[in-house]
Amino acid sequence: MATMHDVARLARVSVSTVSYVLTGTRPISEATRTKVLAAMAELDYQPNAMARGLATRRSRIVGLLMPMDERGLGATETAFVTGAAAAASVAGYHLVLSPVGAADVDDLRRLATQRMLDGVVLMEVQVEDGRVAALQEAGLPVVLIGRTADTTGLPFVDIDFDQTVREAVAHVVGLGHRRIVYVNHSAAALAAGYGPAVRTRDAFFSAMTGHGLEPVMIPAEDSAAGGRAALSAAIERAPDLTAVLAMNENAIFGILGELAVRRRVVPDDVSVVSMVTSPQVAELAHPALTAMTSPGAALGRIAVEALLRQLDGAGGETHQQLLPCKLEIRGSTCPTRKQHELTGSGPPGS
Amino acid sequence: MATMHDVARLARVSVSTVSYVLTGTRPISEATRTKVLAAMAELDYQPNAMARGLATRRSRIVGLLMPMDERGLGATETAFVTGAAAAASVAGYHLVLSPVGAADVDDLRRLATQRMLDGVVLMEVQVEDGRVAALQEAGLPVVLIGRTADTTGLPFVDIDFDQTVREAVAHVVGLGHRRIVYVNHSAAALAAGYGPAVRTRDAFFSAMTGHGLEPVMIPAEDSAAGGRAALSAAIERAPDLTAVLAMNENAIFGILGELAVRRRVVPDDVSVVSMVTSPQVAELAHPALTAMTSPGAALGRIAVEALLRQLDGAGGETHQQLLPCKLEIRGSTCPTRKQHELTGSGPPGS
DNA sequence: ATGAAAGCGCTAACAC
DNA sequence: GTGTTAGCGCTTTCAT
Repeated sequence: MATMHDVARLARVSVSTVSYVLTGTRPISEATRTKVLAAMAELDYQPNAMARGLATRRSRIVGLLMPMDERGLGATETAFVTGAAAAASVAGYHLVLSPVGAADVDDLRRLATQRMLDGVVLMEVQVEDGRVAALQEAGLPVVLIGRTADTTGLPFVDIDFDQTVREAVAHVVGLGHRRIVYVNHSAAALAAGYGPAVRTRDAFFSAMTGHGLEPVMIPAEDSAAGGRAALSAAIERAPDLTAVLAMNENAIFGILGELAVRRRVVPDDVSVVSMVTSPQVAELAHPALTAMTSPGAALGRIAVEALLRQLDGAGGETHQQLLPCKLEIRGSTCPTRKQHELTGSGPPGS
Repeated sequence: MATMHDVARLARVSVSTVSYVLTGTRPISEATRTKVLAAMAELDYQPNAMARGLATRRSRIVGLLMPMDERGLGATETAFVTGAAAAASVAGYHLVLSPVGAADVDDLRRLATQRMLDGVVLMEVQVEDGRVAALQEAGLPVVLIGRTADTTGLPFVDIDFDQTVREAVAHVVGLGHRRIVYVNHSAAALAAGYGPAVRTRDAFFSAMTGHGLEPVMIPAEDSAAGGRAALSAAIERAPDLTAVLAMNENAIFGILGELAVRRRVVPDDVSVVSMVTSPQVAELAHPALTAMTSPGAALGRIAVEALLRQLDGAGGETHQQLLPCKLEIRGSTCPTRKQHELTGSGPPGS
């Protein structure tokens, strides 16, 4: 492995000259620059990342911190990861994946003080999240995917859950539905203050109330079985329901299965909207799901870009951004029967 | 940020002594050890990872290299990633995620010579994969998830596709099925020499031939639409098919949808087996899918562990391991009608 | 059992 | 425009 000394010797210049053509932090004559470049090519030289990191106190590594307790990531979280990795790679940064749950604050503190990471993106943020304080104490720049209750001075990117829920509710209300149930994440997630769960809950209550309707929310475990149970509970609480909104990526398939078992046809008997979903997942169901499509990889990308901007000194304002989900109407929603009669349009799917 | 010097001064010992209590590479008297430990605690000392990396020429970072071209990762690949991240974390290593496709050999070469990575795990390996040679030239230890055509001296962990296909075929043949179609990955994946695609193809041909049956394979794009198209093609080639095996995680939902449209009931009319699938995904379908359950996170974990063992000198034999998928019978397969008559058991689902 | 000091490969003053 | 050199914070000989 060639070092900078080797390059300098071969090009008959000093090491600092080599360093400067590399970093471009001071003018170099065209003649020597080419000499040096030639020597580098000749020796297949690549600067040693550790040495550079030690000297500059910048590793060019950023962390992506997320809990990996449960049964792996959903499609949405996976998209965050791939988006973040791609963005880091494009900028010449490395992205390390660190499983750091909200409980492992000590691990995090250790990680932060190792000075291996220039900054971190924190995923699966909870409304009260000790990790944020730990990172700030360590002086490690951070951008959140999600957000805490108090976001003053904290850069974050998040899904606009308020808009998402509002549009989803407006969509089904516009189709004539009145009896609408929202299947949220689990009670445990709600209790832990998991952002998407609590924010959609609040947004659902306010949206429904705004339409003069009664909000009915059912929490569900994140699995097909959880969805089944939730639908049963939903029908118990609102036997006349005609629309279900579901946040829970896996649960929604359980909901569909249970509806089938109960001989309720989607969308004729019950309309279903999947919230914060990737198009691919929406297409897996039959009929394909009307869904609020999540910004997916964009969220991860934007978070990393904001972090890198912060690292590169800019010192501009703290990046705070809410990304909307986009309503994509597919086959799982349709007007209520009553609505049909009013508008005179024929019943769907027949 | 406290350095080793600070600790040494506070403990009234030399820096080397501090270093030795840290690394344990030479005996230290109990008295000084406690003094040093106390000083470390007092100062909240954490060794600087870059400095240590430069001095030892070991970064304690391993890379997870995977292409991220297409529309993100499937559930199976995601499990590899989380398994790898967890294993690395447990061993005190960091895991960097690098999007390096089979095409980006130059990027890879650059990455490898930066000396930032102690070793790498290579995912989505193709039968002929230039990345392997590039890594070996760079002298970077590597473990494959998947394998190339020639694996001599190459450590790898892979799914035992032969066993997987054989068991799946045996399962449906045992249920009386004779007309069996295999829906593989896309024609492009096959042409590119994507391991899972070519190996299952070969295994399917040999398994079917072994049973005296005609192998019918249909490639499919990795999407619900791809699955629909594949099933249509399948029915055209084998109108009398009674069983479908599908490799393609997303396509399988398209297959189910198309079967529903054609009024072919699963499993009564057509049995369906999902190959190399996670239990969660299998549970999403209705009825839940009989599946060959993939080793998932275990694969990622084992790959990282093998890599770390290789780094820690051991110099033992090269780790080569094939992990089986496990047949989990759910609701999407059942005996053929003819088989029913023979065994006298009642028709299912009625 | 402990200390002193020479690197590890690079960057960035500080000279000229 | 270029060279010299002192670190960056650690590990690891070589002494004692």
